[in-house]
Amino acid sequence: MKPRAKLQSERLVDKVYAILRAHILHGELPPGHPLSVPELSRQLGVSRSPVREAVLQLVADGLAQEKARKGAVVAHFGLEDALQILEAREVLEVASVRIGATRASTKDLALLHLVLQTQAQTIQEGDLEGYQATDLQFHKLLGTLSHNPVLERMVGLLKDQSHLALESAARSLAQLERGLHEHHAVLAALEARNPEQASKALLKHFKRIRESLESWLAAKNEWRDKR
Amino acid sequence: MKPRAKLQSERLVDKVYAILRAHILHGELPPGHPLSVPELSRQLGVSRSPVREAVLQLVADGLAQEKARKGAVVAHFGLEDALQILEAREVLEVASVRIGATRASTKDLALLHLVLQTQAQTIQEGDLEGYQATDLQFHKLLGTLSHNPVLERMVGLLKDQSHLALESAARSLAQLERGLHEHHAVLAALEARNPEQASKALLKHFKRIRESLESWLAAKNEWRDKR
DNA sequence: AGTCTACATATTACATGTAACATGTCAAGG
DNA sequence: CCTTGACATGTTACATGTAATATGTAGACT
Repeated sequence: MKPRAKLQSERLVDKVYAILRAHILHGELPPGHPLSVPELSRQLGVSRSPVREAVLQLVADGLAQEKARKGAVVAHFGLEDALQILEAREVLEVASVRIGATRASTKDLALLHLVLQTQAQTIQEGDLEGYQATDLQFHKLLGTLSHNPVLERMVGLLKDQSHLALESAARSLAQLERGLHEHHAVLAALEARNPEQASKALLKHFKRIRESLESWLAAKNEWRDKR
Repeated sequence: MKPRAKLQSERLVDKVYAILRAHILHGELPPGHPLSVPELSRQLGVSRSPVREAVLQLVADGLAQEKARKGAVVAHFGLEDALQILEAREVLEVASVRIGATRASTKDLALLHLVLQTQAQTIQEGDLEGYQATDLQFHKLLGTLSHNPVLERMVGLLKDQSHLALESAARSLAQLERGLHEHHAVLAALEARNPEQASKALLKHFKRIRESLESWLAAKNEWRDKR
């Protein structure tokens, strides 16, 4: 028997990557912010090598962008980009759900239930941070339903990018409830093992997100133009 | 006006990456072959840093796999993996084609035509290498039809992985012709701007690839078991 | 023979060195 | 005032150094 599982990756690169990813997704490192390797290496107290590799990982995963000869910055997406990411997410998640409707285990569905339960709590408590965390979990879980690690990975990466691209588009409480409701609709269809209904439900979810993004952006631009 | 365009990336990392990728896809670096950083740096006459980064890129793009503390090896996929990659490709390419049927420019379609024309030649000349090159081009072009760089990138990466996973599954000349025919069917539907027909045609293509893979694998295993 | 240990070798993972290059500042000159 | 250019600063991209670790092999022991 194995004495103890090695839970941590132990590798500095992975720790640095995890830290940077968390900071980016939580907004402490805002879009466009430069990811200076020497700077970060000083702040984190490690040499430049692992930092360099972690930054490259972020670029490969779409959370940072490289400007030739000027290093990487936290990815900043425009409306165009956001819509493209959403389109890709829609394609992949709908496929995952359609496949998952027949392939998912009851345990998979139980997990989804659990997440939606805690999501309901976050809404009651007005905990936006918490809501977004459960949203992340829910959509990444949709990726696992296909039991296809290739699809799963891409769903996960895109959900992260999406989080950045939407600038955590501050949604009203009403919208959060709407989101939870739509999540439930997807789960219900999955439990009925109905691929068509499930993908329809998820499509509706994405349609609303897209519309909400566009109107939010429109409002923002209008406000900007007024000054 | 700019004096001259900088065609080459100029960066050693990119050159090394391109070389390694080519060697992997052409089979000179077979699946499972170790990608020793010092070794490669000696062979290529560059220091270890750019090699290291290129190898990491390969891992991120799914053409190599990391064994903790033992470095990376050229990715080697089993039947399971191959089917999962094909499933993901099907999802993404069908979506690209469905979207592209209405969004693609006539120039996009002209390019597809051109590729299929040269693909026909390769068959006449019995040029397997050439066929696979045009196959790569055709499927990557399908990714561009959506005019969505996110989808496009994933289609490209998966096609490369697929090439590895199928071990360039040596297809008979008859199968190549079958493939070309199916490609033409997709293109015809695209020119008719018919999303449903186009995705149907592409689905048929994938169905055959999958079946052909499975029967080939079955034959291979049977042969192996006999010894 | 078969197993085990010690040693030699090679590699990873991280650290550090450095030339080329980009950017900002500031003062001289139009 | 605006431009120009030398200088200072900071960064990237590549090169090299090094401790810990994994692997292969030969020889000792059972």
